[in-house]
Amino acid sequence: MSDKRLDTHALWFEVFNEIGIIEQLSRSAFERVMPGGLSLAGFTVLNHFVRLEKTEAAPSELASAFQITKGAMTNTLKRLEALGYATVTANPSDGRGKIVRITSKGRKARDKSIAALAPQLSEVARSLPGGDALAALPFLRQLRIFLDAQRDLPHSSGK
Amino acid sequence: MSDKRLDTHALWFEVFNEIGIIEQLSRSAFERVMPGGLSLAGFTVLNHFVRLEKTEAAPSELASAFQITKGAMTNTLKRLEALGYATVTANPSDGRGKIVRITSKGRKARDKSIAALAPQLSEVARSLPGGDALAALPFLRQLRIFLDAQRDLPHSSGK
DNA sequence: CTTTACTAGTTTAACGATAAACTATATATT
DNA sequence: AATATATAGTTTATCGTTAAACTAGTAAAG
Repeated sequence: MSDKRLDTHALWFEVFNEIGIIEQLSRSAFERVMPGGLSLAGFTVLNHFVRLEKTEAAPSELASAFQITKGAMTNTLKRLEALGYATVTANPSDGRGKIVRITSKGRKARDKSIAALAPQLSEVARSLPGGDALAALPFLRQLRIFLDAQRDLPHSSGK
Repeated sequence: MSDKRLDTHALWFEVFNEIGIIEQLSRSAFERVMPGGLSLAGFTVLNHFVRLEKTEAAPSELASAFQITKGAMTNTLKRLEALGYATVTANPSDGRGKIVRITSKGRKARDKSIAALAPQLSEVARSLPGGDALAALPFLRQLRIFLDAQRDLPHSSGK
């Protein structure tokens, strides 16, 4: 029984370990092909606007959508603004808030990124059984949801 | 058929997305409970020595074991050395190389980390079906191996 | 009103990581 | 032996991230 617990821990440890390595390798692979000085973080924001057909979003809204801190989003938005891919203006109806909008240049950059990513994704899809990915997805979602819930227990973060 | 490709890409995209979020949340959760100024990166090195019952390792060996660059390992080893958890000495039989060794203090810190991590892992194991993790593991391994192989194709990295 | 929370965003310091340039040593080739 | 190539590790610049302290505006309680 003590052995069983150790085995379970070792199993979960390996899961987190593999996930950590995959994250590093995939981000590095993504950013290698991304055009226009776009990082994965920046692309994610642009893609969010297009995918959800949004024209506006608050920085805090974006931060919580991607599970990063407000400070990290401030940084990403500054870069997107400098590249001309997004605008950040004051929110007229709330003196504290700001409004983020994607520009047409940002939209084009996002489309180019998608196009650049496609061969990479095709290569993955060609080499690995998609059924396994489909089967793993619910597990990954569950794990992400669990960790997110755990995080909110100890201290209240910037949600 | 075009739709099928799009769906496959969307599937894989979501897999990478979930993995990215899990990585962030789990590292943050791990480091919150790690004692003695130990980061996940440092712990991983110490744990490597204990798990594999090694007494010595080369920095480059550790870097490739964890799939990080040599520069990143230089940084991690400096911190471990500063904390007294590892020693880094010249390799007498190869003037270029160095030898990393875990100290008894490092071993104790590793054991304390394992103990601190245990409740966290138990909580995960209690809340999520271990069978799903076990089922997902081969997929994660396969994906990691694929990405690692892809990386070595374009330019030769510091392997 | 006024004080007291709360919320939105920014800033700073620290960390882990990459990529690329660099130093120094080892090994192969010729 | 001399030259060329490969390997081990470090350094520098850059990036994304967290945590925590901070500013400023909003909302609630008294």
